[in-house]
Amino acid sequence: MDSTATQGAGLRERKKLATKQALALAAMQLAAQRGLENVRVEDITDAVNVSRRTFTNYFSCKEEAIASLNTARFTQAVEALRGRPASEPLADSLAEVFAAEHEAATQLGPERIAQIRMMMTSPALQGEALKALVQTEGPLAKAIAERTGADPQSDLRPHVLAAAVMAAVRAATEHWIASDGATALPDLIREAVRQVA
Amino acid sequence: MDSTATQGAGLRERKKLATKQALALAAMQLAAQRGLENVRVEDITDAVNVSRRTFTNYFSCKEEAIASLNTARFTQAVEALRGRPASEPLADSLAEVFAAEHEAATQLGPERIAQIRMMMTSPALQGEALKALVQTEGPLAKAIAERTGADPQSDLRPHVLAAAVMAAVRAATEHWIASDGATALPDLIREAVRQVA
DNA sequence: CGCAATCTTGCACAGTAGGCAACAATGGGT
DNA sequence: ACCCATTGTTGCCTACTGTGCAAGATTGCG
Repeated sequence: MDSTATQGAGLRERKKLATKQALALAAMQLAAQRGLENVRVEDITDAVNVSRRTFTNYFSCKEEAIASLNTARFTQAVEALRGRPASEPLADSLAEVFAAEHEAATQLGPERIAQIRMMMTSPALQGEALKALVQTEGPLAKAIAERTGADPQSDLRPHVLAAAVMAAVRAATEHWIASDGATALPDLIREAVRQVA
Repeated sequence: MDSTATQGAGLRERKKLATKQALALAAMQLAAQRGLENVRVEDITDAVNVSRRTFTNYFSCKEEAIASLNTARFTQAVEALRGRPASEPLADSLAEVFAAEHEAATQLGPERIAQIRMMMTSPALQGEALKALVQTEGPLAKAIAERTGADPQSDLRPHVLAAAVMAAVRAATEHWIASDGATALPDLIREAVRQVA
């Protein structure tokens, strides 16, 4: 399909990733334009030209497919944290990393905003979105522990901080949605993260 | 049925509450003993002697029914916060209220612990449990704002603090489950909440 | 007592989750 | 270059779920 594609592992792995991502993306787009309840998984699989059964091999429901996009984005943010200079205060690193992460997201136009709003509003999606958020707490805690030199096994402080940071990001996003963009989202996130870090 | 029952509003309201609670309780018990996936909603309604259709009038799925028990408990904790002396530092109030809340829970024996473990472990329940947690952030933020004298509309600090506290409680509980009860849960919660408050 | 409001129930039906087995694609060893 | 073990994909089938709708039962109030 694309000879210059992501040179991951074997062709097998790349193909899997590709269809998985395609499914997630199609799910999001369809849900954003016609509303989540008007999208059957068959609609999603039709858009990607795979069988309905294949969808269930990757995701247990449409909500999970959509939320998986968030997982990916947050994982990326955690990796960015590792790239930060160790000399920088931890609170600043965290604030900047997550602010930057959402900066890119909101600049991509109003359709992206509609997607975020849908994620926070639709009850069915909310649960899955939260699960996605919580999943990234583990890696984030690990990254934090590496910087502070704590033992992630016995010390619960990295975990608490990680959970609090993710919660702060979510609270800021909710406030931003509720206030309809009165303040820029990255600024809100910086402020919220600094409050807990 | 019970003339000395909870003197809420009318009989109508009390009956509704009763069946709703009975359904939630039955769902939890059945799930705890045979595993969530081996419980059909019909099993739950059979245990309470109502129709399957009535169940869906109250909950959209079994997971939500089970998680509703948490909602109730957390709401109670928030109310307890209002009963705390205003002179006490906010961090202490929060730590004590949530520690006390879980103290009662764990002293009720190992079956209760199994239930908590199930809540955190089962992916299907996790999402609903998180939604329940997030739902109580609103009231908690309001209660916090009343004590600090902030405006919950414009100021996002109460919301961030509320979200962080709930996240801390969850992180502490997860740590407690993972470490298999090495430290007492209330102590862990106090420590975690103090860290963010 | 009787009427209005509302809760419960049964029915119908589209949609979903997941086990199973056949089929196809991949990749490593020779 | 070929073959085989591994692993992804598909179709089929079935139990279960979520929800609209309308009839029946219960409650509350005048």
